[in-house]
Amino acid sequence: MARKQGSHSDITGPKVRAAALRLIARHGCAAVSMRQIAAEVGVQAGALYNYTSDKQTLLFDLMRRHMEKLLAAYDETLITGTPTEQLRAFTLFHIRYHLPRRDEVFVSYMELRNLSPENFLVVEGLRRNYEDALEGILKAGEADGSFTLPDRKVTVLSLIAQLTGITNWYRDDGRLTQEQVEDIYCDLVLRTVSAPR
Amino acid sequence: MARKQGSHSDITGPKVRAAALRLIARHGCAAVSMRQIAAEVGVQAGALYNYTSDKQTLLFDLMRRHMEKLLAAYDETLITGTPTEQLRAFTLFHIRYHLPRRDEVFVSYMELRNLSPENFLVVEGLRRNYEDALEGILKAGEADGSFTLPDRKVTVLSLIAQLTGITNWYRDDGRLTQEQVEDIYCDLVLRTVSAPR
DNA sequence: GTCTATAATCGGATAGAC
DNA sequence: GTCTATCCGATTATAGAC
Repeated sequence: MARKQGSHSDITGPKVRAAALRLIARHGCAAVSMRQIAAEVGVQAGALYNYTSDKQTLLFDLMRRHMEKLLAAYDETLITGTPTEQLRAFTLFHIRYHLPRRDEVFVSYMELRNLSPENFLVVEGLRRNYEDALEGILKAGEADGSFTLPDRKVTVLSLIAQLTGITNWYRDDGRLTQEQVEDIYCDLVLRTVSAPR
Repeated sequence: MARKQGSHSDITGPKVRAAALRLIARHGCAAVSMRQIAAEVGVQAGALYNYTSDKQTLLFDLMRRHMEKLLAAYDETLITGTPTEQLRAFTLFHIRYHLPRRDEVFVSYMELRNLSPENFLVVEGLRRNYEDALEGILKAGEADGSFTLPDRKVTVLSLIAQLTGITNWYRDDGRLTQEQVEDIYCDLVLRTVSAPR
């Protein structure tokens, strides 16, 4: 079990981010020490500085990577058809992407306040891109008469809050399967964009 | 400006909680030191321990008080009429109570993970009481046919996430007044409980 | 009730050996 | 690339004077 010295750049880098993400999601950035992260990875604290210039940058990397991977995954998802079909596809994508990534979701939202102003703007910009994607779908639906909205931008924020909130309570061994939750939210989302009778 | 020694129990206690709330909301519990809180109040760090046995208890007090005051305020609010009228009253109450208390909302949600297991159960129980109030309204609406819901409990969580999310983006000097936001959300909430055409 | 002083520990980050 | 050792400052909480 003795740990050898040597080169493990390719594997240690991801392990550092994984450990940091898990610990920060659990306890908060300020509550987690570099020593704890190092222990989780299986190295000494000093070794972490081969992978990040400091703790702030490590946190920023976690958040920036999460948002960039989210946007990349969204771009690879086919969102086609009528606005109603697109909105349903967006809803399913959002749930399926976020539910297995609760630590990323929690950290990316919760630790925004601990970013430097420049880093905050970067993450904020990426988040805005994602909101714009949903806004585009709503706009198309308003244009062709599929959707009637009280306010498009507020509806975007409301829908995302509603959907992301699932990560706070869903349990694999809970009352509902993920598929059932998806169906319920597709229903709720479509109601939101339909004018009341 | 010299600060005198003396008795200020009645006034210092609330000042400690106010300072702690503001700082913890801004930076997170672990990132805020007792010295910073004391400095904000205008006393030395040691004096804080006349008002709390330790940092954990101070945090817990903030969260418990917030939830208890929320429930007390809700109990004093007249929620009457048809289920639709009750749901509208709940929506307005929720927005109007939470929007001026963003620090409380943020801390009570964000710092749950930093509570001891016993303290967590207390806060969780209070939060549950509030959710039950909304569930009661939805149940009444289902019973008399006003509402049609895919799943009552999921709808409760979805509505609260949707409404509480307002605290993350609303700005007094923004595009919309609070009154306009209230109208928009009353509309969105009522759509959620109405079966699609 | 508040102050000053202090105990005991832990924090981020760096230097140099291997 | 990792380790050990270390600098130096900050942390919570307590003790005793006033």
